[in-house]
Amino acid sequence: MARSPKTAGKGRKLSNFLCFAVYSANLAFGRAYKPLLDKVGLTYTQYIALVALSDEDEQTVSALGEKLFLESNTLTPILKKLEQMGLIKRHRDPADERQVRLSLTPAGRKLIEQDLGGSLIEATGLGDDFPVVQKTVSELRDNLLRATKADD
Amino acid sequence: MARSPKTAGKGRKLSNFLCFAVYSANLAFGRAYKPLLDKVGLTYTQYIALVALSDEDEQTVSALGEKLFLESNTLTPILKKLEQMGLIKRHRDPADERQVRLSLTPAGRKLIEQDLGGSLIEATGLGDDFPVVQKTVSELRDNLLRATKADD
DNA sequence: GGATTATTAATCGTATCCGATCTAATCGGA
DNA sequence: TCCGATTAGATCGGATACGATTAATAATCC
Repeated sequence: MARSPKTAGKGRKLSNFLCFAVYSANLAFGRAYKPLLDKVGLTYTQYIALVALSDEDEQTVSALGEKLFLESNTLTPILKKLEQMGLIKRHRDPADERQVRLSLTPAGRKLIEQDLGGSLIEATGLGDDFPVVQKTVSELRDNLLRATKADD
Repeated sequence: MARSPKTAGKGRKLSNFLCFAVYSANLAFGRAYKPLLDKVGLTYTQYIALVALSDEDEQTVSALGEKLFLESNTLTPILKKLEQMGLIKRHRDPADERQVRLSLTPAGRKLIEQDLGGSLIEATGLGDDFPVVQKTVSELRDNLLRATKADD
């Protein structure tokens, strides 16, 4: 794993792994959001997917997958669940039957408007650094994805 | 989700969610490490667990869980797999039969010594900011966990 | 225009995560 | 000492992730 150059050598502690910091921060977010999402009966991933769908109507599964960095093997079950909950609609595109178009139902849109978890900004303890951290972590992600893609 | 105060209001795009940045950065790390870990037949989580175990001998499952922010429901299957691969040993503590003690085998230690993924530091594209990001993300995690624990 | 190739979702198997529950072992107080 | 409470792992069911494969539809090429 990516260790700080500073600590290369003997100390192979978890605290020296950036990947572990990200891994565990992700776990922490999942737990922080859980009480909020439980109220509306959604999981973390389901909510993220719903937010991504609220961005634009009639997206395809692949288009959604690009935003979430996921593919149909992961998304299909989630989307079926969201449809079953009455939050989204799924239908084959008549112009290209291979594609499935996705759109929020009024119920789905209403849920998104609630803006759950805005309150959690406080809990991050980041204050004014919030946007900076967000940007840094996003760039980290993009760099890793680029590097991974590169040596295919 | 935690949006930047700056962007509160209309724009509910994924890029405004810190949790999504962390979520997707974690996915990206998993993919970046995959080719390296495939070589030794380990998964991301299994490797993290092994690193945590290399830190100290004869840890209990709970102690390991505290480091990884995981519990026995998640760890037990992983530890059984690692034992089955001959990388760790599991045995009940004679002094307290409720506890299971964990230790690396020579094979497990040898694998850790290889220091896989040190090469990935480059791919993060962080340069000198590496330690700063690591620290920031770790603190973010700790703040979230603390805030979550607080309202139990 | 018919065969080949490519694309899009869906399906399947494996490995996490997590809440809830269970069992065995230990502890503590009357 | 005896019994209820606590603790440590393990088990189970539901929900992600992901590689590999498949089925259906579209595009392409000769």
